[in-house]
Amino acid sequence: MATMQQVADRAGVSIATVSFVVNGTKYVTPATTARVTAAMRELKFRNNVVARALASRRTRIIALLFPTTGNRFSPTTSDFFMSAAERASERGYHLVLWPVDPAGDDLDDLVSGGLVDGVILMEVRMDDPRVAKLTDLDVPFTLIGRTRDSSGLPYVDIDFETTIEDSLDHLEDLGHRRFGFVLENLDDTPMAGYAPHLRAQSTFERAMVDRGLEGAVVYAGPGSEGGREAARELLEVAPDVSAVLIMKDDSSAGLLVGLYAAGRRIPEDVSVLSIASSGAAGDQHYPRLSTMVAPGRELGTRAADALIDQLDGTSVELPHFLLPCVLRSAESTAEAPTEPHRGP
Amino acid sequence: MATMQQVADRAGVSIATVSFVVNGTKYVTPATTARVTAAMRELKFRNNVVARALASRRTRIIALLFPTTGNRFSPTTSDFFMSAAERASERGYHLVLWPVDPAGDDLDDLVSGGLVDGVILMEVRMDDPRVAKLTDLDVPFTLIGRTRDSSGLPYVDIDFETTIEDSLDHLEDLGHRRFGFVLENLDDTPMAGYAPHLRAQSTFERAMVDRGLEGAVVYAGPGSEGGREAARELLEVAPDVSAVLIMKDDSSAGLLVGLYAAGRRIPEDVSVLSIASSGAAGDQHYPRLSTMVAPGRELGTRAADALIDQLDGTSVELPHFLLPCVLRSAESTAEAPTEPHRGP
DNA sequence: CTGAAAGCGCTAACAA
DNA sequence: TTGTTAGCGCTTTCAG
Repeated sequence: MATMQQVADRAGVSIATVSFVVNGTKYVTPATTARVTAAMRELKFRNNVVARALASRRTRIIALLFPTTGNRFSPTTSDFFMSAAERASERGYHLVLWPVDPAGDDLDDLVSGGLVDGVILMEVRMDDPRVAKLTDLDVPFTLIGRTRDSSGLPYVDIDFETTIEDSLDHLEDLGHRRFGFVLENLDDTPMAGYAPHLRAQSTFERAMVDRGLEGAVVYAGPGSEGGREAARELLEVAPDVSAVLIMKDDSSAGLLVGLYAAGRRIPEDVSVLSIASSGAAGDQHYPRLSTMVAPGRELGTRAADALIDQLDGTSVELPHFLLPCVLRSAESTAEAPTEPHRGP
Repeated sequence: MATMQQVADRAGVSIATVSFVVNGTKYVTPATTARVTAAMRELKFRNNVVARALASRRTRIIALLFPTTGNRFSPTTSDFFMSAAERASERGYHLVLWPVDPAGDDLDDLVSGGLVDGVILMEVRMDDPRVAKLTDLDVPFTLIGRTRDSSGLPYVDIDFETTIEDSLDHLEDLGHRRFGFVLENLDDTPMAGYAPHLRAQSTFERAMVDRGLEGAVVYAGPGSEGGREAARELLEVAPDVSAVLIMKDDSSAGLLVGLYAAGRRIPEDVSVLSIASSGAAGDQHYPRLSTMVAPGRELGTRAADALIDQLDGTSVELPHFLLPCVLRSAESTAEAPTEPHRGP
């Protein structure tokens, strides 16, 4: 791997000149530029990222922080990552996904010495210790999500409040009055205080009161089994429930089955709506599960932009961007079967 | 952020001594060690990763390369990532997920200057241009997957050959003789030559001949719709098919529906087995879809170990590790409903 | 056991 | 327009 000095020698110029043409930092005559580029070609020169980082204090690398909680990636998480990476790349940055423990203890290694120019936080909790860390580490960051009070922080997030209200509007229009809400209980886990759940739940509860409706919240355990159990519980506390929101993809299949096992037909007796999920996840059910689809790609792009604006000094205003999920309702298709499929 | 020199001054020692205690590179008197550590504490010293990388040519960072093809993460991919990251962390490394285009053009930036000590490749194609790149970039790497001839390369992979044979054994035991195989056609995409599909398909085809069975292969388009269409096609070319393997998670729901729509009951008339998928994915169907579960976590761990062994010089032998998927068959539960659930 | 000093490869004043 | 040069913060011989 050739060094810049070697290129300089080969081209008969100084190392500074090479640096200028490599980075476009200063004007260089077309003639010398050509000689330099030729030399770079011949020597297969590759700019040493580490050396550059040390000298310039910039790496043009940003990190998307992913909590190492053993959870798999949701489709929405994938969307954040892929779209943010794409946008970063368009703007001349590299985006990497960096696993950090939820407490943010390994944040120091990552950030110290400017290995990355900035970070995007996701899976944000109401009182997220990582934002404090990041703040006193003095590294630029942006949230996908919001802490309890994010007014002073740059963020983009799903508008859970609107999403829930929209969901209820939709279901009320369909004539529903008794609601259930199924989600995960993260207390006693490292992800306790996970903001989306808390916001959605409190919006749901407030809305029930405001609208004079009846609402029951139940927590589901892991997987399909958890969903099934949740159905059982829900029907126990609210036997006449006619619409249920579920914010837990891995349990939605179980929920449907549980409701069905209890004699409820869907959607004739009970409507089910999956919150902040993805179209693909809804498609995994048959008939398709109605879904409030999370705007993952849009948010990922926005987050990358927000961070890079901050890094490049493009924009000074604090980005506060909220986007609700949009309804993708199950359409009843003509060829709908009347019995369930079974595994072999 | 305090520098090493500042710590040295504060502790009344030389910068070299500080370096020695920080890295444990050389023996230092307990007394001075104490003074140095104290100084580090007081000054909140954080070793500058970039500077260290430049001086030592090591970052203790490894990258898992993820192709930027717009695909979402499969559960198996998540498993690779999470388990490899975990293992890396245990061994004192950081593992980051790095998006690179399938051609491997942006590999240079990543690797030049030793930003990462080594890389793990995934989603490997039969003739993967990235391994050539990596080879002449002279960076240590390990594959999760195999190229056409991987005999000289370190790899860990799913044993697709055994997986398919095992699947067929299982289904033959159940009395099946006429098979279908549904997968994706990646020709004309950047992922053309994707090894898992090719290996699975050719094993399937060879096995059909060897075993004197009838087998039909059909390609499915994207999503549920693709699965449904595939069912249609399959029943057209092989109306008497009684067992179908599918290696395409996002279409399995559609496949089931398509079979059902054509009057086939599952599993009474047709058995369906999902290949190299995850238990969680199988659970999304009701009743649960039988699945050959990919050993994602095991492979991720192994891949990290293989690479780090190489980096640390712990082991010299070329790792060639193959693990088949294991059957997780759908169990018929008592409370199985007799009609399908529907979305609202 | 500790210190001095020469880099690692590049950037960015400052000169010329 | 191009060259000189002093760092960036740390590692690592080599002396002592």
